[in-house]
Amino acid sequence: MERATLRDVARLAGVSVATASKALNGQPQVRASTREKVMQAASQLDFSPNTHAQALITQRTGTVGLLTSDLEGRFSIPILMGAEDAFGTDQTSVFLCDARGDSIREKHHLRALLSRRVDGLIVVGARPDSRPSLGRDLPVPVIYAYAPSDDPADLSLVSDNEGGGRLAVDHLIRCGRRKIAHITGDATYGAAQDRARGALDRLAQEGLSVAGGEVWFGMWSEAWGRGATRMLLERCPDVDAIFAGSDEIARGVVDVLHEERLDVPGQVAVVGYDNWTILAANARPPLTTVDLNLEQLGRVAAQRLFAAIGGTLGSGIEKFPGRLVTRESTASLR
Amino acid sequence: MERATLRDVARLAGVSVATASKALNGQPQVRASTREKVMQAASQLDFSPNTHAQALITQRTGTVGLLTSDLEGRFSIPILMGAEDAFGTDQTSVFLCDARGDSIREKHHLRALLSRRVDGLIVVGARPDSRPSLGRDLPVPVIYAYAPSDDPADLSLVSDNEGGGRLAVDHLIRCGRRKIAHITGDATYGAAQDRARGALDRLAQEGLSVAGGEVWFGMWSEAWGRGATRMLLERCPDVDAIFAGSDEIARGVVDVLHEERLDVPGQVAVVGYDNWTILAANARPPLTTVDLNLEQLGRVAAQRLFAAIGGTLGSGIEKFPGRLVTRESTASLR
DNA sequence: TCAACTGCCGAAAAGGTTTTCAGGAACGTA
DNA sequence: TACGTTCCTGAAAACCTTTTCGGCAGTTGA
Repeated sequence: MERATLRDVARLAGVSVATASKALNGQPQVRASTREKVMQAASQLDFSPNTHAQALITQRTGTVGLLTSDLEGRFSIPILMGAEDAFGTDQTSVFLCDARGDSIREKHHLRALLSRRVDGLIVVGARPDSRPSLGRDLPVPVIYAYAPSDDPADLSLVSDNEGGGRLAVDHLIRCGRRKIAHITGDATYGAAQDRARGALDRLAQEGLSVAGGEVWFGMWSEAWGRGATRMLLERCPDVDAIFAGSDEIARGVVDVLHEERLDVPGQVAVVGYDNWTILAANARPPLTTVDLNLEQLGRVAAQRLFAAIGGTLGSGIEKFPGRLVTRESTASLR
Repeated sequence: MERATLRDVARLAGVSVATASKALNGQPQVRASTREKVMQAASQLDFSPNTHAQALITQRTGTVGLLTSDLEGRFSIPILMGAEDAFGTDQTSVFLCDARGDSIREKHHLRALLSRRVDGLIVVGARPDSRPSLGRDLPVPVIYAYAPSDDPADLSLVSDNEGGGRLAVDHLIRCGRRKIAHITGDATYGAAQDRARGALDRLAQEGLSVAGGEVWFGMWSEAWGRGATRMLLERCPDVDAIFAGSDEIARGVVDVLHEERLDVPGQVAVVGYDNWTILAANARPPLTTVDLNLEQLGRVAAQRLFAAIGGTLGSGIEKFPGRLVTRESTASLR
């Protein structure tokens, strides 16, 4: 199937290419009847303009690069979907590049994307902690999502972990819980620290301190959730709520509570984090959890980028609030 | 940062654009010293050729479209990664488009991709069952992955579910199991039927029939895994192995076996399907399961497509074998 | 000495579109 | 009739690169 060019359309419609172009692009200086002829010719030939020729002349490609560090991870995907969604409604297409956590590969992809003259770039990190900036002298705007850039001159969109921690504890307090523990992941993750800070902050506001005497940092795994819960119960058998730093951890927590014949949420309420549906919704009971709203983050990133194309972006780190999803693992006491 | 063009490079090197082009592209008719001058000028200006101008003249864009139906789903991602990986080493970039299961949206994306003159297309389905063909008269080669096209003239790459079912049962037989049941998902899925067929086939080969008298079709959920297992145990309390149609179902199966105080794998061995790591590896005990090798499928799709660009593709449905991943939920009897 | 090569280089065309600008047609006005 | 307007249309330049082909200089062979 050979492709029709604007020349073919013009010929069929009996006009010049210039007129054909203007007719198809809705320029005003063309008679209605002429426009109609051209449109018809175009659809008859199933014409679609060659974007490369357009790009060459307009200096806009209608493409953006999405540079992710780990596709595998479940955090990139929703952001990617949000971005793809927001662009999809415009006439922008997305180049997907996965650097697999390798900075050489990342450079390579970056070069390729610039060579393709993308109009902008979204960089999605693998971990919520900050990552190296791509540099300041890039010819296109760049937005960092999820993982902020380490250069404050860049614009980063991240989720508000401190707020999320506060959200979770606030909910537990409203449920009438007073002895609230916090079991979370790797202490070297800024996200773990931030969530804990938010949690402690909200507790303090209520005049409470964390049950068990400390925040239990460990690993982002089901196994750690189990281990930490056992230790916690030993030290503080009358705990009435556990805020877990991830849904995986929460699954472990619930598991041990069952083993110990403690009713969830009757005796102990549990809140997870991430709203990883397959884990949270299939738990017994289904987990109340904090959703990161990553899709929204991706959508906003796309919008911001789009708005900034041609102009310049802001800078700094912008935080996006999470959202509490209540399921059956929490309920009011009594 | 303004971008350098070939003109700038040529000027700096003191040659014509034609010579500069030939020097950079390794054409033979240019003196070594001249080439050197050009290369140096190019790197000094950080020149990278405008791919749109190249595309215009060479009629090749070095891009492919990846049209997926549901990014959300966990099956698209590994395929996508495999494809991205295989292309990444070449100088091909991938346009990602998610149709969200909407055929209107799919048409829209298809049109956009063709307008961008992609060199080829990979269509990744959401379900393993066949999907509508994009049509025969497309100007670029198309490969269907995971979900085969309903037009036998197209080329489809899918995973071999029948072989996977055989693989699972074969393993259980080698473990000395004789009373093997099969609990699986929605009977309207071809994949469920195929896996069951493979399983029954291997059983028959051994002179066995399926424990419980029938294959338990139901839903792809943990809850169904639990329900079906209860029914199964009632009807056939001495079952010594259960092949589950998915890891989710397997989680439910294991759950009920625990409740009934049946040891896994001591008394009953369990095999899952999909190797969805978060579920399979975190189960207690970790699940032996069939991996679909989707990444490989994606890689091969990319290679095939690359090979076919310019020429033509084969047709028909090509099946890719799965791979048994053994963990602790299966072991030899005694 | 002249003809035929060989090795390098550059002018120019091509690819498909957008945009500017000049000019033709039709019309009204003096 | 001459002229100024208003509408439309089309020729041509521009975007950046690749590729063809002609030509120049120097070399070889007779």
